[in-house]
Amino acid sequence: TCWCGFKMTQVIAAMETQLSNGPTCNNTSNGPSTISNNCSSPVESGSIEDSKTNLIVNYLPQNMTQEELKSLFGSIGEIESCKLVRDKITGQSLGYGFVNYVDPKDAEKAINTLNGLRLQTKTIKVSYARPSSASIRDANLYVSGLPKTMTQKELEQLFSQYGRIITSRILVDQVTGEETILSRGVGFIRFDRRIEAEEAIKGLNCQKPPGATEPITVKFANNPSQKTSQALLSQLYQSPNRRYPGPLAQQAQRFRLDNLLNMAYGVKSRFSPMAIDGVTSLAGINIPGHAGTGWCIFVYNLAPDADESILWQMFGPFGAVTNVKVIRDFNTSKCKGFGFVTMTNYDEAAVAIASLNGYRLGDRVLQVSFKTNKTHKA
DNA sequence: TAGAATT
Repeated sequence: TCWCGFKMTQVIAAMETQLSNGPTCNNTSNGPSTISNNCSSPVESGSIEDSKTNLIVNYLPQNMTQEELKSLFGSIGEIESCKLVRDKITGQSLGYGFVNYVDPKDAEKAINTLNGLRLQTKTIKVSYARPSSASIRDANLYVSGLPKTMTQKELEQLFSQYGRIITSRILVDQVTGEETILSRGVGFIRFDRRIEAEEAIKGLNCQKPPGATEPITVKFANNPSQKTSQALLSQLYQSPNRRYPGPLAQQAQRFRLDNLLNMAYGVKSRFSPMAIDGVTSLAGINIPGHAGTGWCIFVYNLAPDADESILWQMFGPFGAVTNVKVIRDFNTSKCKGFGFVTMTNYDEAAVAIASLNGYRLGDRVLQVSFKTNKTHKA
């Protein structure tokens, strides 16, 4: 199994960064080998009414559904519409979507609170959507032959003379620890408009950047390769220690999923013949927290001002979260001290519980467990 | 020498 050597303190350290600093613009965890920027996309002047309410959400986890997207962003305010963009043929998520709020204030709040949120292996980006038009399509360039010493900033400086850069990225070899990032000498530049990209090709393809010994190649990028369901599965379930980048722990607690599954239900793993879809096929066994649509987790000792966003921030990094709910007093709207989180996969829920139970949030120590029948219904 | 940024 690949579920060995899981470093618990690493998870907590990474999470604390997120909780204390709030959402950031750091996208380094989107893919094992990339660095990228996170240029916001300011609203274009004189555009349609949606310009202050419509958001584009990038770097979504591959398995996140439109309903989960709506659930996440609906925790901010009323949503007018929500769309996850999918491949027309396979139906696979393309990893981005749109959320249009009723109130521009909620759109702004969503950018402030959800941009930079870590969900599984991704750090989502939330920004205003530009008005859809043909001129902004096919504006992405693939650049190769870059000097290995060239930084992302230098790359942007080189290309910015041709137009407004929406995103830039230099691919890097896998990061070991927090240092030593080695450029692969290739990257991407997305311009605001296709004509800008065309001009950049004319001006920079086969040219040597300042100080470089070799010319670079600049061309339109191909579409991202489709992944097979097999590859998606392995991305989801392999190498868990890659999923929580952060400082290496000196005294790492070790967590073994198989042990926990064995202790709990006597099953070897989610792929055991006994467990077609996790452990739900274990007929006749009363399984705590299992609500049919996922695993309901009880979170106790939340502060009165706790909101849904804190639950997304805490549980999102551990796997697929489909819903969060803070239980509030009807009159005061203050949190009554507890809430619920629904996670799709048992193993991810188990890791989240093992990691977050006893976690100190502010001056409170959380109690986190599978929801039992005697507690409040979600 | 390959990322899921325009519904």
